[in-house]
Amino acid sequence: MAKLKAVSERQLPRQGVRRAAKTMDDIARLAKVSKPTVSRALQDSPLVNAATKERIIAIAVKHGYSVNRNAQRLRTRRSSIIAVVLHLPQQSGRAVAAPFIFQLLADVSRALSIRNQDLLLCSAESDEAHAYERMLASKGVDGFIFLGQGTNGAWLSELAKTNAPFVVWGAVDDTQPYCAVGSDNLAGGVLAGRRFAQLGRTRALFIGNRAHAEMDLRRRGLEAGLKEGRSIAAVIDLEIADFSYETAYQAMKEKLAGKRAQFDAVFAGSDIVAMAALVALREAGLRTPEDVSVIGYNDIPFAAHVSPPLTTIRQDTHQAGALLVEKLFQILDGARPKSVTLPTELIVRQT
Amino acid sequence: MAKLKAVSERQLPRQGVRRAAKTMDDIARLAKVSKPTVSRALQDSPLVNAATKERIIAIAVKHGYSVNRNAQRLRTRRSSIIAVVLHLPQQSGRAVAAPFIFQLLADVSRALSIRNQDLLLCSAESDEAHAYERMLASKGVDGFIFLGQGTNGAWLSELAKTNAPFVVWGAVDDTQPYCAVGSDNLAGGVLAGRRFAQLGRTRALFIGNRAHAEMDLRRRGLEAGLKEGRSIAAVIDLEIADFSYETAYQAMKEKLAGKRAQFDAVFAGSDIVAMAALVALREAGLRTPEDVSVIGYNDIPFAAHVSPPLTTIRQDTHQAGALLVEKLFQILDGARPKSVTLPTELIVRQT
DNA sequence: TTGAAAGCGCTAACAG
DNA sequence: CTGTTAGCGCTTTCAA
Repeated sequence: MAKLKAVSERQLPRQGVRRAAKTMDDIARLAKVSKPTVSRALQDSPLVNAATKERIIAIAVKHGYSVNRNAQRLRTRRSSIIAVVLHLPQQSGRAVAAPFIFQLLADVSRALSIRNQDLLLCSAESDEAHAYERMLASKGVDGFIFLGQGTNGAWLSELAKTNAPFVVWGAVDDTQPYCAVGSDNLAGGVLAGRRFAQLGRTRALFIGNRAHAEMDLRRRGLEAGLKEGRSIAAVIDLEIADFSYETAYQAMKEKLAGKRAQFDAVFAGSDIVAMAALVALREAGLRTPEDVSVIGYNDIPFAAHVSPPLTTIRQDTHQAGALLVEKLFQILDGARPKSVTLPTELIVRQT
Repeated sequence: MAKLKAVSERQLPRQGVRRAAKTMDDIARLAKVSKPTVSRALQDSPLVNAATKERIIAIAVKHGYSVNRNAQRLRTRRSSIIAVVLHLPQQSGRAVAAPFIFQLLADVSRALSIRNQDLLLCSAESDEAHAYERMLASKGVDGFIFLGQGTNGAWLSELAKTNAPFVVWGAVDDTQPYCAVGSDNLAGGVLAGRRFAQLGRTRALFIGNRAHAEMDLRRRGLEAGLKEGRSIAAVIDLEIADFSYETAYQAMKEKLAGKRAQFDAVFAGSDIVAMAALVALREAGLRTPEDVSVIGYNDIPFAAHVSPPLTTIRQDTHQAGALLVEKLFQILDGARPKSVTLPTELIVRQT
């Protein structure tokens, strides 16, 4: 093979021909040092003489060399790749109705790149711990960031037992055997409830899906906030199977069909759902906010631009991304960081 | 080291202890075959006796073994990782106003996972070919999919010279030295122009940024379509620096300030921009579609739900994702596939 | 159909 | 500060 190569390659004049150096050995030869010295120099190790280091780096750059990441990964047993797992829509038809999660993804991506980590994007196909346990090895990633817990966090507890390094964006609960980062969903709900109470509302409709832990917290917060004012206040539920506009719109339509509204406020599990509710309310002849006050969740960019502009609860995705990454690296360093909740903020607009 | 390990590890009773087998050697020993045979079996090679293969696989599964991807990658010189490069917003404030690109990302992700390829998500930080050339080696990816060309395709032509395997979502041009996949932007523009002509419109405002090749094509299509009907028709331009709602809204506000509208139709470079235009028009006292007809681009999920529902041009992201991946693999197999344009469709709603 | 040997390109350990 | 030696875990010759 080596011989074959030598034969098949045209012998170009040496000088001026600056073919990309293939391996570290090439650089070592060019710099007249040993391979490990090159390795050290490129890692900016203090063990290497400054002048030598500079010379080696110059040669590497000049020859367009960069270390073979796969060899490096094999040797160091570190891939510097983090898998980010989220629920990408399975079919193209089922449109991506989740601007929030992509914003979070962008922020996680930024936080990872600051640490020189690569981001492997995975779709959450499975709710089984073993699938991810296997992925850890088979994908060659160092750890996981799960963006969302799904409807049932049990598999995450299962995964925690395997010592797989991971963190989760979602509901935070002290009994969880893993590290989670999430907005303070309960507090977010309270914010909404209080606001309704201030506005004199007593019957709030919660649109969500309580199988999601985060949603359940938001709903409980709503109830607590609402009752701070008047204990007679009540929360009614509208359960939806998914958080697409269509599903929410349809559910709201049905809720409003025929009978007069049994509520004077709506707290939606997401802004998209709130927007759907807004339209359904209008079509039912109800005015917002005069007849029904509406609050969403997430403060997606578009929330400010619908008409009327949506009052909503904001979560700080930038901080969230940074924290998720930071916690994961603490885990990779052998620590057992605690879960954290991030503050939420009520953004009052016109609904 | 080996000795150290033997000492520090507790000698657990052999039986019943099913610790995850670490290497292929372990499996080989357990199956009483050689390492290469295990390798072949796990690759479902026809060279291995069916019964042996089955036995080996059973053992591997039982012990929770999976091949070390980094070793495999080093040996085969294939990482099975594709870098997908898109322009993620740099700051958190600058919100992700690009639902379309995320839909495309989701579709690319699906197409890759069908081929058992992993997706490395990268932010387009650089417009320099060398940065990506280096990434090819340093990230250890097999190829690139660029989602968007940026304002200047020159660096892509530069990159093409390096023989880096890549494909691009964006404007398609026969003179490009690389493979691109894109919607037929020109045809999309024509669709909009024709529609306006049918509605009797003669002066169309194009909101976009002609530095983007795709935008320029859309604008040219618009002009062509519009003039098919009456040659007196004209296109006016409103250039915007970015495609955020805020920028578009502001630009439109200024355009409409004071003087009466010099146009009776608006073709926006994206749905988000169209939505901003819709609001600005309404605030200027102009009715849609009576006074000004509006057409967007992309048919993002929310386009159907704004009021009035937005007429727009749809691009098939599902097919796009599949094609991008297919073309890239043709390139990786040594072929030189041609660029393709995907059909566009006018979705008539109420604007 | 299987096994023995070699080596992908790198970095860690140790010696100097 | 630098070099020598070894080997990460796998797949690919090649030989049997």
